[in-house]
Amino acid sequence: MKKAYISKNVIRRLPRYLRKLDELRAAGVERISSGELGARTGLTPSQIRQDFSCFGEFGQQGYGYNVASLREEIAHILGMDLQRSVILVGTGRIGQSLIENISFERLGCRLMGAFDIRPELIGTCIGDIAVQNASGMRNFIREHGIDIAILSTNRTYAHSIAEGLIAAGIRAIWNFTEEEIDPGESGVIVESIHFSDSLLELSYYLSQQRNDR
Amino acid sequence: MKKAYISKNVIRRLPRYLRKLDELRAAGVERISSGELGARTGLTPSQIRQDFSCFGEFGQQGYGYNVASLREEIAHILGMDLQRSVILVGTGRIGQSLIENISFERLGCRLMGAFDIRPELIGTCIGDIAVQNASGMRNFIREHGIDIAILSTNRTYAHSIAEGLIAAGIRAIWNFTEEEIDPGESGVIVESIHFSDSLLELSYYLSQQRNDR
DNA sequence: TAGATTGTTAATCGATTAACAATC
DNA sequence: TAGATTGTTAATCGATTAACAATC
Repeated sequence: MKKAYISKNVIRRLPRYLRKLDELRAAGVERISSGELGARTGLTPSQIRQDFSCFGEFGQQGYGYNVASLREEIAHILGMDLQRSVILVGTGRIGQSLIENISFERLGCRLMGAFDIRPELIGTCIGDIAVQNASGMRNFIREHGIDIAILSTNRTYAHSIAEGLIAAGIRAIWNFTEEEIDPGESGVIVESIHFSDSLLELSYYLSQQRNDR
Repeated sequence: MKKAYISKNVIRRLPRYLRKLDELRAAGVERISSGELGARTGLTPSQIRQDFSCFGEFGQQGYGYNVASLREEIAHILGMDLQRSVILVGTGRIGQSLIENISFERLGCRLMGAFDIRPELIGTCIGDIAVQNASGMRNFIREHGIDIAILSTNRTYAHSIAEGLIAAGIRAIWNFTEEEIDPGESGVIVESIHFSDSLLELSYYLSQQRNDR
């Protein structure tokens, strides 16, 4: 029975299921039970079945789940078949490394443009796209109906540029700056990766380790 | 009253409190109540007081919390005063951008070395440290008592290198590869940043947006 | 002193786990 | 058919919120 609201915890687990299923598929495994998937992910079979049942009935009693079709169901739930258009805003080393390392196509995204304010970077290429002057960003977003902006500028500009993106009608911001981006009433989705938060968490657990000084 | 076990949710909020407190301090604010901090973070005052009370009594009735001293308490809880030693393993663009963008000193870490297997990178400089041949990594970790390895290699090598790090006695791995690193029985702490998981979460919420196709 | 705000206990809410009938 | 495993309901556990006495 499909649910209306799905909790953040469930959504956070979906990409992990997807990765595991990709692995299984690559290894030639055709079917998997919640029990085995649980053993491989460290989750309980109950939780896995609960998670899936939020979205529909993907399994078969006595059999389990078909790896390939479950994989497709999850990919669909995550919107991977919707061909999102993406721009890169801020083409410093973080931005470049993201473009280089993430296979956007595989995730259902297409990189459409890259923007910067530094004259020396404008015109240079990142992957197979040329960096444009940020002054043209607003029009570009409107004309191409850009869905997602990767925000990887210097943190000094983060807020003003985010405002500009929202005003231009962007639908989501993938934020790599240390600043907190507030979408206000716009309904824009903000997903942040705060490197230092992650390192500090690690630091905490390190100080809890038995053999710590 | 201090608690023995602190939940992951609480720990995840601490760096956010820290950032907010740094902002307040920079803005010259001396004291803050849980109510106001709640308004600024989007959390409830209750939750904030509960979180802090896991670690001790940092406030004063009728007054609230002193910004500077609360900031120091949280920094201490997070182990930011312990001067962790860090190495970079894999010096491609991600690795480089991390070194360039994260102020390790401010987070209580010191970058001690960088390693790669690609001959053309060995000897080049990242920030102010020279890239060394990965063959010397094990000894380096032992000699310098390295705490944390930033794993930013090609995903192909992720597992074998992680094994090497663990065998060499590393205490924590900050994982930027798409692979899941399993510490086994070693007690090594693994904190992963999976870029694509984050983008897929964003993609899900995008597909739930009212005005989505 | 009076007002404000904490730390903590109790109540509520939500998420995870267990159990089991349904069924492949 | 018998065994396996689902989807779902109920039970448990944990986290968040509310309430309030203590006290600055």
